[in-house]
Amino acid sequence: MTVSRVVTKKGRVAPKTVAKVSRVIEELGYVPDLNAGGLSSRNSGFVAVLVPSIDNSNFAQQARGITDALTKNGLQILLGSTDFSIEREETVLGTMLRRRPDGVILTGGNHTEGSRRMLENAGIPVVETWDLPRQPIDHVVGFSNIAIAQAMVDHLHERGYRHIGFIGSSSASDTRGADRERGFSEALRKHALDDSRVIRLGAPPIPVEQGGEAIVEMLRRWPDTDAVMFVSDRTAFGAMQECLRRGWPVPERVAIAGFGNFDMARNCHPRITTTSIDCYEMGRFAAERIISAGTQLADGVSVEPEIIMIPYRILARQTT
Amino acid sequence: MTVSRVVTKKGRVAPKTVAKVSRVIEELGYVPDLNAGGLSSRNSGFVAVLVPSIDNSNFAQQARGITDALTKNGLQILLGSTDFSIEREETVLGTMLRRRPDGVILTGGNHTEGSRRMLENAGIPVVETWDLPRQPIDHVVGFSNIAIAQAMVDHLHERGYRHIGFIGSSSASDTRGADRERGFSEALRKHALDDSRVIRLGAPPIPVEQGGEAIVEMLRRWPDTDAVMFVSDRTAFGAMQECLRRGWPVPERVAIAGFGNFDMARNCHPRITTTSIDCYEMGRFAAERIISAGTQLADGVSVEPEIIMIPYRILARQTT
DNA sequence: CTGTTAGCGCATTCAA
DNA sequence: TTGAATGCGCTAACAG
Repeated sequence: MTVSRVVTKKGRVAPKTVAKVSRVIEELGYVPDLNAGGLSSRNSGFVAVLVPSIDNSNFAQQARGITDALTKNGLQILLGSTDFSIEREETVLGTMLRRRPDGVILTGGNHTEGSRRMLENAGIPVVETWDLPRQPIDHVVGFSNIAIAQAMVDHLHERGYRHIGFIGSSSASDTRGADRERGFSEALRKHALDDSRVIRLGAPPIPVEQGGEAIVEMLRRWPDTDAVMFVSDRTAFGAMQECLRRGWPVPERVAIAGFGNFDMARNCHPRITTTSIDCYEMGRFAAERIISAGTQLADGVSVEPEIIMIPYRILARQTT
Repeated sequence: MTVSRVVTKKGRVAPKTVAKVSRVIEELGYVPDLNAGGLSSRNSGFVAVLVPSIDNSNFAQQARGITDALTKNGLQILLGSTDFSIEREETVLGTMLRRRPDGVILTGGNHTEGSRRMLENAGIPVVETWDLPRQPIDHVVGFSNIAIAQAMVDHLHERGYRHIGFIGSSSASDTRGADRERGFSEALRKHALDDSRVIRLGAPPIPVEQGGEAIVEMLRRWPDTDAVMFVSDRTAFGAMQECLRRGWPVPERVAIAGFGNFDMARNCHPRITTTSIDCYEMGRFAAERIISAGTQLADGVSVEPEIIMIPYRILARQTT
């Protein structure tokens, strides 16, 4: 027990004893076993994090924010990717729950019944991110994909564009993409404009080059299109490069707007107008929600689910 | 014990009993505790993976390859990032070893003494990736950063370029970048060309925009430079976009070559010549090395350290 | 401030 | 094919 106290820095130990124990720990190269510790103390020190894809700067930044906040509190991240599928999410979640995480951070507000049941049974804090679910499981740290898309349409409208198209994903697999499309439509109708120019490219992640093919198709079907919104900067980037290749001036022939403020959109020429949300902060807030809910639970306090809104910005740049 | 046999599918259980146990498991919503299982069986089911940055398509792909291979074998990934620092690597490694991983996958061949000692004491299989260390800790799944840079110089030479510069990172923190610079110099001297045109941009990750600033500086200091090699596609991309912005035709004014075959380099216009190694496969191989070493150890067989070379390719595209 | 007892949830080992 | 005893390494709870 004395060694345990020294290692975990919990409880009082005489400085002399601390020194002695520390010396022996050093001599022996002793490494405490957190799994065993967790078994005993009934908290594993893990937080499970599920993102659609790890190979995506936005989600990677979010994971960084989560990791930084967790590390400060002696917790570790258990990271898994769902490949943008709620069925895979259920599988991965099931695997992770065997690790008895102290909390779970999910992406989006759309989950299988199975996932919801497992989380219910687990009885641990849950945070949904990247969305504002109508029926939150527990806590939410997110934003409205509908509102953000509407804001982008307003920006385009303000810039004088009146024949606006949307290039997105197929909606079944990707509710966040579907919400952005919905925001697009609603905003256009608000402005009494035609909202029928929509091309859906299948399930994410959409390859960059498909953005190029899609804008060609868009301008073929609706030649008077003067602006196109994309579900992601990646597709917007692919589209703009294809325009360059074909000698179509951007934004003169067609304006382009993306989503997510990726490196490629920020640094290419011309720079792509996009939306920005602070993914790192979203991750940090989500992790902090888990941590404070955890300590409240440990103190026997009942925890009120919270909804934290992450602000977004429209970054008006050269392509609009 | 019978339940344990049903859950782990190890050992014989009568079909009737399996059915009965499975039904009760379902009814109860029982979730096995892998941490407790690992404590008992003395293998945690974790493999620790340390990458310089999670927000990097190459490392993310590698992590995907690792995860896929591990999942097939019932193992889980414990992912950590070192921020391109071997001191951070030591810290993160120390934290992860408290989880008693069954193996460790590292990036690069440069590690602190402390890290090497910890791994020694842990007595588990280790794989170093992304490099060919002179003194491997254990197994290696990598490639020569020197050779790959030399191959790129050869390509540029073949294309007729004779005044070639290199824009890289500051060498102390990034031995892989330093190796690429070394390959650059050696190859130039082999061709009896000047190897003094080098700009170093500090520790990775280098912001994309710095590539743009650096190429401007390069052409100011050495105006007759006709080709520039970059330590990464990200900087190469930033440089090319800056050229576009300034109306410098690429490759006519200056040729550009990158490293890593990132999305942005593959899809921009003109497409950037780069090198490609299959990071997903590198990850898969590394994980499989851990797995087979693990089973060999379990069988009491002694494991010979292996060195697996990952092939690389020069992707000659429009910027050279 | 330090130490004892007990048990966390499993799998190994051995017995039936 | 099933089950009983035991212990993995740690910490909660309590005693001294």
